[in-house]
Amino acid sequence: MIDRILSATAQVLAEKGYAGLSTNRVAAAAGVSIGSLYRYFADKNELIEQLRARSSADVLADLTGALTAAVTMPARDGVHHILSVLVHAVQRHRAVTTAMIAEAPLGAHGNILPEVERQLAQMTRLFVAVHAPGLDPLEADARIHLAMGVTLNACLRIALDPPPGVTEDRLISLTADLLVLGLVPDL
Amino acid sequence: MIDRILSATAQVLAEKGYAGLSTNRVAAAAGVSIGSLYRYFADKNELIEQLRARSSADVLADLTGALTAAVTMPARDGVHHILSVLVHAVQRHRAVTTAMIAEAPLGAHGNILPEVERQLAQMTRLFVAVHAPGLDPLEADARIHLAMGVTLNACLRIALDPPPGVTEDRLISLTADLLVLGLVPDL
Amino acid sequence: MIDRILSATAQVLAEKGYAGLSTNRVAAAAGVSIGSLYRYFADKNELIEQLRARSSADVLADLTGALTAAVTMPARDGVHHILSVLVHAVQRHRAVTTAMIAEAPLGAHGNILPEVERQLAQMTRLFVAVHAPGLDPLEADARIHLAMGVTLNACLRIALDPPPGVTEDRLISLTADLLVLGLVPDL
Amino acid sequence: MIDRILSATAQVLAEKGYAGLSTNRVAAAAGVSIGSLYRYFADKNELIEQLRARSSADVLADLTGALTAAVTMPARDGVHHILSVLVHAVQRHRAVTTAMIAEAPLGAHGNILPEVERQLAQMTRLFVAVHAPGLDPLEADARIHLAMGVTLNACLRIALDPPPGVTEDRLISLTADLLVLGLVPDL
DNA sequence: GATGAATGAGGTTTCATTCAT
DNA sequence: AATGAATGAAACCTCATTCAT
Repeated sequence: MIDRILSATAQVLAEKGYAGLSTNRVAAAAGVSIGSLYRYFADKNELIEQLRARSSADVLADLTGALTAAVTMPARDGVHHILSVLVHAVQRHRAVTTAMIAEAPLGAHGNILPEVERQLAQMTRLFVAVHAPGLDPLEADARIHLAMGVTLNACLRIALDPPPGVTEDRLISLTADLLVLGLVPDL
Repeated sequence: MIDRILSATAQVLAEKGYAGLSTNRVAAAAGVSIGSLYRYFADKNELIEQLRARSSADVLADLTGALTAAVTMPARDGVHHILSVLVHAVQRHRAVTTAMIAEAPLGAHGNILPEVERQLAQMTRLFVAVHAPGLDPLEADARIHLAMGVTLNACLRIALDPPPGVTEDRLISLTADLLVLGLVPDL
Repeated sequence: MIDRILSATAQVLAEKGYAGLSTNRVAAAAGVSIGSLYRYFADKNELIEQLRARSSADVLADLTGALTAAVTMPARDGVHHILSVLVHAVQRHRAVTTAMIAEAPLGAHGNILPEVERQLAQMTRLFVAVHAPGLDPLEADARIHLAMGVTLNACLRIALDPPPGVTEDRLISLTADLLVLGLVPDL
Repeated sequence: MIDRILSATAQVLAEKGYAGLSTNRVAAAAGVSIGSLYRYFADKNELIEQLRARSSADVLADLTGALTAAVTMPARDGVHHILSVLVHAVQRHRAVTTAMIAEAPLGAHGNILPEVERQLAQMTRLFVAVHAPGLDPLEADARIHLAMGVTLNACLRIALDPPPGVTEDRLISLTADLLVLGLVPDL
């Protein structure tokens, strides 16, 4: 039932946008009474939050796999792989991601994929520690913060609003180059 | 009158957030009747859209100045200058920008600063043409699209959600390095 | 408009009881849109509170007159007069009083007629000071507190739930006797 | 089971107040399914009514004892004893009584303690017949009706909302004096 | 008997928008 | 042009009650 309602939420989000997302509409779309919806979700916020969490968890699962695989690759290839996986994960959740990023009042729900950013940042810190051990920690943090922004933003752009005439892979490659250069300039 | 209403809109946005932005509240804050508000703005959407446009235009004015000045500088310095100006412009409009980015359903109003991105992209195309004349046009467009994402996202992050422990200037420098490297790798 | 809504509230209260008092019902009974109701009353509570206040003020007006008149009468006659006026005032507001006393969650709105009790208590304190100057103040307060209960309770019983076979006037007389005896035992 | 549910009702009433009293909450507090609650009580009203009846019966038991004891006492002492017992009984049921008097729509459930009033009235009639045999029956009824109001009201006031600075016993004494005077003026 | 998931009418409240003045 | 009282659709949410298991 919870799943049915969450899926209905995603569907309403896709069809009517965030502004058109009402609990009644969701209940109707789920073929469930409004009372039942409130049996499983304390309020509208929790509904949205859980949808976000579900998408986040799903993307996170992919990311974890990609990170594991990336460890054994040359740096640039690893970054490319991770980006590629992220782009596809975002595309798979296009409906939710679009609505949540492009339409939801972000302030209300924090960043869309905070867990993803956190995990990615952690892994990146490790990567930097290994490949550029001499880097000042503060400096490293600054670069990582920057890199996180670049990564997530690029993935979203590539997945949801790609420029015409270029392959997705080329865009990912460019981004990977940029990240490796930016993170470990002396490589 | 239009200006008074738009300023009131910005003020309400700053004080009550996007969720607290109601046409009646705006009219009251502007010292204008709600009827008058609807004489000048077809509906709430238009009100928001025009506020966005006004902020965008304001930032654009700064940007144009920065671009003009940047032309005569060494590439990296020019990029740094532009970023710096953008960061401060965003900070100056913090209230509106925050509310619009962090709270407004962006989908309803397109990107926050589309004119800024367009102008920046145009200028960047010129820059690339000069400094890397051999670059394939499609390839150039891909890089520029990527760079636009990096630039705007970085400026917003630096202006609105900076990481602790690093100076703003260091962040801008890092971003400038990244952009120059990414755009004209052979420099 | 405020008056129309308050009167409609009283009417709904009389017809449907406190439990049946909904803002929508009140608006409909007043021939007013629900939006208008909320223009004049912040919420349901304020609506009820203002109705109570209005009835209270009305009763209070009568009471003030009765107190003034009572001053020049012999004690027992004065008390009788006051009781009589109160009984009739309550009867005049039967609908509201009944609903508010018998049905409203009193806790939500304090005592029904706090202003009436306060004014009556004040006057009584004066009366006691004059007629029984030797009485210990604490003792006097206890008697007054008791007398207030007796007075209001008796008035409500006489007005709203009189026993059969006895005239209202007889009941009032009995109550007056009781009060005088109880308040100033040495008279 | 019935008892468990009624006790849970009292507990919820004490903790959440009348407005917070929902059948689901009661069932949960009783550790019973909502379905079971509805097997034993036709609807919410019956639940409340039976709780009232239970409290009433409990107070009644005390009252009966007090009346028996009072028979052998001098009039004033007997009245004092009865009042004292009532005050303490009300205090013992403070939670329920408060919620029912101060919050419940009384109209929905009649007077809080009708059985108590009835028994007390009966006993009082007897008392009056003995101590003032010459009194006209109608006149007697009027006095008794009045006395019932005074008695119950005073007990509630003393038990639940006593004035500061006076002992409970003093208040009871005053009330007893008043009642004896009022009922049998020629004593 | 017991369960508790499911129902849905109905409650309070907000707010974009209109229109008579 | 300006006003602002009035509107009413629609949002979120509660809770008494039912009924298949």
